[in-house]
Amino acid sequence: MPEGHTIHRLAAEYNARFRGVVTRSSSPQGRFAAEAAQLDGRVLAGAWAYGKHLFCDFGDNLTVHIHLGLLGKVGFFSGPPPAPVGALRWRLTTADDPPQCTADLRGPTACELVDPAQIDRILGQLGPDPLREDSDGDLAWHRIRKSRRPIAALLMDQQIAPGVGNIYRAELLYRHRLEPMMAGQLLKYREWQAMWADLVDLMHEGVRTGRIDTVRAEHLPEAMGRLPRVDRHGGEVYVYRRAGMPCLVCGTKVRTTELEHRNLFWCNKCQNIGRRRR
DNA sequence: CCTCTATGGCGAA
DNA sequence: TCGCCCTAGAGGC
Repeated sequence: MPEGHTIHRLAAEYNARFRGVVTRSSSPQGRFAAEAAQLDGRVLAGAWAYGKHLFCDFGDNLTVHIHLGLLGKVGFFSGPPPAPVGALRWRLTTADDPPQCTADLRGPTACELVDPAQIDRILGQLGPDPLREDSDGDLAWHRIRKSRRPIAALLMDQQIAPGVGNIYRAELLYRHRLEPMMAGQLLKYREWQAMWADLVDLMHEGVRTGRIDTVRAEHLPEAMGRLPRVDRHGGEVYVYRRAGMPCLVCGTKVRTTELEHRNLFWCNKCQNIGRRRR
């Protein structure tokens, strides 16, 4: 369940449960065993997120870098944790016995110990994170404005707007009535300013609620207001994973195609305002 | 039971 | 552009 808002929530959760506390680390699955042994008994100095990357800092230049990828998950427990089941990469617990708090990491694309130089390298590949206070949307704009790639592809590019994933991508394009295949270089600066501000708002709301809700009832026609639109991820969306269903605003069937290995969803009527495609 | 899917990203060709 | 890596839950038979 990993778009940027999820990762920022995870960082907050790790901090709430483990910051400043002596911890135990293990890797029941074995693939993080040597590293877990090194971390065992250490105090978590702090967890933080940038885009979809999560960092757990244990001091002494020992930081766990986690990227959940498509399949990764973190589950938290209060009180005695369940016996490890399945492929449990990293279990972090408080050092009391039985542990008061547990965080179980499964299925990540990346779970590795990194030093400051490696952290710099990772951050160096990322654009401005809409969820970070100091982020400047104009940095993303400079890449978008000169690119011939489709805006739908650019939004998924972590060098442009890290933390944005397939849901925010589809919903942002819908909310701004943009044809997904339109080349980035055709986007207007004013349009991007509005998109960036919207993204910052939407993602902060995502951090607060743990969901991606993009539908605003006041934008819906009366008749469409009560159609079911809650996706499995728990949020209310206009087009994401709604292929073949009627657009909430105009009733046209939502379309889907594959773009760079990912499913893209859009309403060809609402998002085709006669702009040149490429 | 089996098959499909998923909010991601890498590296080879 | 392709294949591949990571895992669990949903749905079909």
